[in-house]
Amino acid sequence: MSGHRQGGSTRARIQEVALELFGEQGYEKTSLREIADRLGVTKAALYYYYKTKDDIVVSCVEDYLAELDEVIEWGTLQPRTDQTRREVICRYADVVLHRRAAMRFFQQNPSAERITIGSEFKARMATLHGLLVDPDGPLTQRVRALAAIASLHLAPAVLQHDGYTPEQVRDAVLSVSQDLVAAHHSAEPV
Amino acid sequence: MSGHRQGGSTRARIQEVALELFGEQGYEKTSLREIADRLGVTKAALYYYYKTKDDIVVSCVEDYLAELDEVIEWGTLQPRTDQTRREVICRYADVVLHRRAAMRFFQQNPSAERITIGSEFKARMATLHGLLVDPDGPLTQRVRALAAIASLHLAPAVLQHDGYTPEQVRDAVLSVSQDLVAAHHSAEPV
DNA sequence: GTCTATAGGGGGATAGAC
DNA sequence: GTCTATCCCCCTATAGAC
Repeated sequence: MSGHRQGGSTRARIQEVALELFGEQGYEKTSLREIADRLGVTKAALYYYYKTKDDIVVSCVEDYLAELDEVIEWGTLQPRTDQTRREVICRYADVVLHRRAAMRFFQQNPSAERITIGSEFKARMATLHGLLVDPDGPLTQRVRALAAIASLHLAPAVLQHDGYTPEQVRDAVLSVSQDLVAAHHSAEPV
Repeated sequence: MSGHRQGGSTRARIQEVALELFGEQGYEKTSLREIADRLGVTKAALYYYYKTKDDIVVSCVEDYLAELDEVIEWGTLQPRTDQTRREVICRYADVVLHRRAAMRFFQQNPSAERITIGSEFKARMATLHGLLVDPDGPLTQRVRALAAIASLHLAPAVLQHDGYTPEQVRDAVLSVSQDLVAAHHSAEPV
């Protein structure tokens, strides 16, 4: 019954719009004025919900990081088998495809390290990568795991607009990524 | 014999420092004052060599784009064989490893699209990707080519600091990338 | 070629009215 | 909760002296 049209909290709408703009234009390039304008409020209103611009971005991605942590925790508790790695890829794919806006933010803002939150993302990626390789495995295995993660990050954004359905893209990138983390190589087959 | 210590043109030194800072902190976050300070000159001096901040970044990456175009042109003139694709990967790897600073810039500034130059990079990547897949090939092939390119971009930055030599990283990423663009799959072997 | 000085604008953030 | 008004800072870019 208050002035605004939406029962949904303003706080959530700020997150939504901010994450979208940060993903489109980059964090530095996006001003609080742009966010406020798109919401139909003033800059000052944002400061009722968040102390700083950084606080906004942190609140936007913390849910995503929590989901990511679940995948990592699960993977850590499993035996280090190929089957586990395939399943880790699958679960991480679900997170990536579910939290598209957050993923886009991290892709568009690699120097988010300076916003504190980026270094957390980087650390998660390192842990995830560690789950997909053997501690004393060859360098090519590390590269393949890197390629698998990168594919999950990039493929949906790059290939979605080529006339494929989200499901087709999902299946293809899953297939390729799982292939990359399985312990086979073209040379010297068992 | 003039005031500064270096015979090398100031113009080149600006490019060097600017590209380094743009790669470390991002384009938006880096001010002309930082660049000038690191060079030991004032902001105004930069404007003697470049009309705008955008001009600086364009001049920084145009050589890289030219090298990239050579690879693409060569690839376009070759028959569409696996051997050609392996060679394209190899040549592109040389460019990427040779122009580390420029690569880092594009990785750190995805929203450089707004600086005009980023969309050129994006277009080159699309063309390069097109050289590595069959026009009517399966989606998995497109994903694999994407993974190959992404590996070349990321692996040197991510794995260099793990105690491997640049040559080891180069060989490993080349091996994996070439594997990804060759027309074999684990399922249904010929 | 490089400087000082400054214009002109936009940014994040705060105070206090309503 | 949201507003108006404002502070202070730093930015890009320019003008003109040296």
